[in-house]
Amino acid sequence: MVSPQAAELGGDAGREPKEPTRIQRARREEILAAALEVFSKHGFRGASINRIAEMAGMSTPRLLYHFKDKEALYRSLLKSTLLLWRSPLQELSASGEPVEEICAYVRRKLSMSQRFPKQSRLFAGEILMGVPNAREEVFEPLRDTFEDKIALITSWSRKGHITVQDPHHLIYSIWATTQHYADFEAQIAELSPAKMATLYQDAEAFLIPMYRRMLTPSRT
Amino acid sequence: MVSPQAAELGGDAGREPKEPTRIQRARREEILAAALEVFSKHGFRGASINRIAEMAGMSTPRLLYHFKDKEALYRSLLKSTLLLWRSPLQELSASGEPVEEICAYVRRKLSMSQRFPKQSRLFAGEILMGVPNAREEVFEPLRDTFEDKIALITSWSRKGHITVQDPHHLIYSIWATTQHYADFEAQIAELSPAKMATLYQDAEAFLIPMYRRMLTPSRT
DNA sequence: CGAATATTTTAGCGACTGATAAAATTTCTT
DNA sequence: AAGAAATTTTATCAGTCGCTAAAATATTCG
Repeated sequence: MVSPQAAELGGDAGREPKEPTRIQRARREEILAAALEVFSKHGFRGASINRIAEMAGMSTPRLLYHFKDKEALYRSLLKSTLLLWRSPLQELSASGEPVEEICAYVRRKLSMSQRFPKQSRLFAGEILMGVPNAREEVFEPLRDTFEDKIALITSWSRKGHITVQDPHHLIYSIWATTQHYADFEAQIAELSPAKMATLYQDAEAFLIPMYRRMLTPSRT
Repeated sequence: MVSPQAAELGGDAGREPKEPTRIQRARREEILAAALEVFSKHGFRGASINRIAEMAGMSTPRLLYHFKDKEALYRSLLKSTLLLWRSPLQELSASGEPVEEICAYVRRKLSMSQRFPKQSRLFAGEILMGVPNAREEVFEPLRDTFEDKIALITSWSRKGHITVQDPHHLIYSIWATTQHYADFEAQIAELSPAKMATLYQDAEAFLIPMYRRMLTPSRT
């Protein structure tokens, strides 16, 4: 038999998930790498599993043996990307100095855009299209962390350690300004090609003082 | 004959463009409205002209009579969207008070996200995918305005009217923070649904003081 | 009106899409 | 080595894709 096993591999609703074989792990990694390439460039609907399979150096049925269908592959990729994407926020700690903690978070987030631009675009594309795939599954892991850190920033604000108009919009602005460099890279390259060499360096030199000045309570 | 005329309609490289008929104007508007809907939701590759035709209430060949092919339709939509998108920046005037001029620009840009979220997403999607369609055609109208305003901000900075680390990154940060509310609306709705009612109001209350504080020269 | 032109409908094309069945092969286990 | 299980290949499917030719209809204009 072939179909039942394939079903086990792709989905996660299977009765007995069965630990993956050495070959399965290797093939799935190859496929996911190719899938990141293609999905991040064309979006879910614009990408084809044929192309992904070709990029991974295998036939389409072979790909579909390891992932039950296109959506399962996409979801798997999206899920792991979200965990990567969440990690810088998770490190935001209550123990440090508030202004510097947030500045350090901005640096980590900016570094993620620089190191993982494709993952940034994959995620941005999914949100841009209105999250048609696995709405809950995608945001459920992020929601708790998000609310947790909102509460942390609120408590800092209440104690007067930082000046913040609205923690939600603070985080959104950090996401926006940092991810912009990965998501809109094509535009930046088109409008200011000369600045590409030191882009992330300059971005940090711009953003950190901006947030430091904004967050530091004025000593009156 | 049908094909030659159709070719004239869709493209703009035709020898004699011929002014559009009353019917042509009406149909093209209907088609463009439907195209905005579908392209902004699925991107160029993910959208199908069949769906656009269906949404516009017409058959696919009828649509293709008014636009020579899928790409011509997309380009036409993208082109008009860019003009709309450029307008708030064009209004940035050398005659006003620098800090307030930039704050007014932020308000205009934010208002664009609120009033034209689909156009924002259409444009964001194109850039996200690396601008595979009509790279020059899309950015050519924007480049001049962009460089013009960069020069204006630089001159303000030189005169000491505003504090700005880097005009390029200032504009990018404005684009990022304002467009974020349209482009990532699905994420915001998922993470802080309670804040949706007053989203753009709160965004303005957050962003304007942020840029005002950042740009206002410290009086030492 | 009637001729010329513009528009729409009908029918259908080859290419590609995601996916499956089943045979052939490789790998693992004993 | 032999049998069982996992993996891969081959062949193929129905559905949708963008697009076109040509006939039929509607509109414009002398």
